[in-house]
Amino acid sequence: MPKRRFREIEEAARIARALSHPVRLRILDELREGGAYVMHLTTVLGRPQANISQHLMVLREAGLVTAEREGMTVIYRVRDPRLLALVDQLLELAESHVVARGAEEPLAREELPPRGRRRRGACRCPRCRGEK
Amino acid sequence: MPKRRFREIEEAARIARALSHPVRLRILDELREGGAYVMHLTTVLGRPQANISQHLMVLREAGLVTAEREGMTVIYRVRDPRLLALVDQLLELAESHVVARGAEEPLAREELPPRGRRRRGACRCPRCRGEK
DNA sequence: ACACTTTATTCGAAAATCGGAATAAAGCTG
DNA sequence: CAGCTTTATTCCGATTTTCGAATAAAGTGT
Repeated sequence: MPKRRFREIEEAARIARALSHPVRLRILDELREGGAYVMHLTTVLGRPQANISQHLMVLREAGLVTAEREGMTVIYRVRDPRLLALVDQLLELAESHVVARGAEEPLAREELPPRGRRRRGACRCPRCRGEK
Repeated sequence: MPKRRFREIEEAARIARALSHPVRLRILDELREGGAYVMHLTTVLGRPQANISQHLMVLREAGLVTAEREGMTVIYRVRDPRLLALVDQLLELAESHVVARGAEEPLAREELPPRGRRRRGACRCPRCRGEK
């Protein structure tokens, strides 16, 4: 191991911290192709807008995403595609952890997929209206 | 995007949280080849033993490392080699972040490499004495 | 200007994390 | 057994995270 420099390690820890919340991972997952509007994220993830904005701030401050104003709306994008590869590896590792210990506890209520037939993507952001 | 399952995402977040501290990343880095004894970690990382043990507990509870008793000593190993690949990607991403914004603040005192000529690995763990 | 939409920020409380200090626990040696 | 070495755990205070609620800010349309 080539003796990593300290600053890199601290930065790596900051990145990992930004990734250490389920909502933020889901946000990054939604940003995969072409980014997403804030409104879209609140709809798809089913969480209050303020909360989504807070999590987006964390991702922004970690330098992982960019925010671009488009009139009234704001579109967020992943800054470096390598981040998505990283998230993929993280999810793969997580998958083997999960299957390794089988289906144990019954999944927190809060994180269950939203009820009802609210189709994924049924929000009013420009993307979902087919405007862009 | 193949609609990740929630449990995986929560597990991924837990893993990321375990990775979100510089000392823990350095520990994993030290475990790369053949694992390491706790004593070795405290020597190389220059931190109090209790603190190292606490961080090791976090890594254990996240399922990232194993602890194996060998008489008086305990050797820690990375459970899944894919974790090291993940850490590598994390460090690479961190490196571009660091070089991107140049050398700014002068690196916290606490994280500076240890003073003096205490050679890396000059501890009394079985490995460093050439016993194993 | 006013109303409306979309997003960001601030505030406060509950919870989690972190680290030092002290202590416990487990194994070895004599 | 007493003493030593190595590692784990507990306690506690300080800091940080997280989230809801409320509010601010920025842009659009009338």
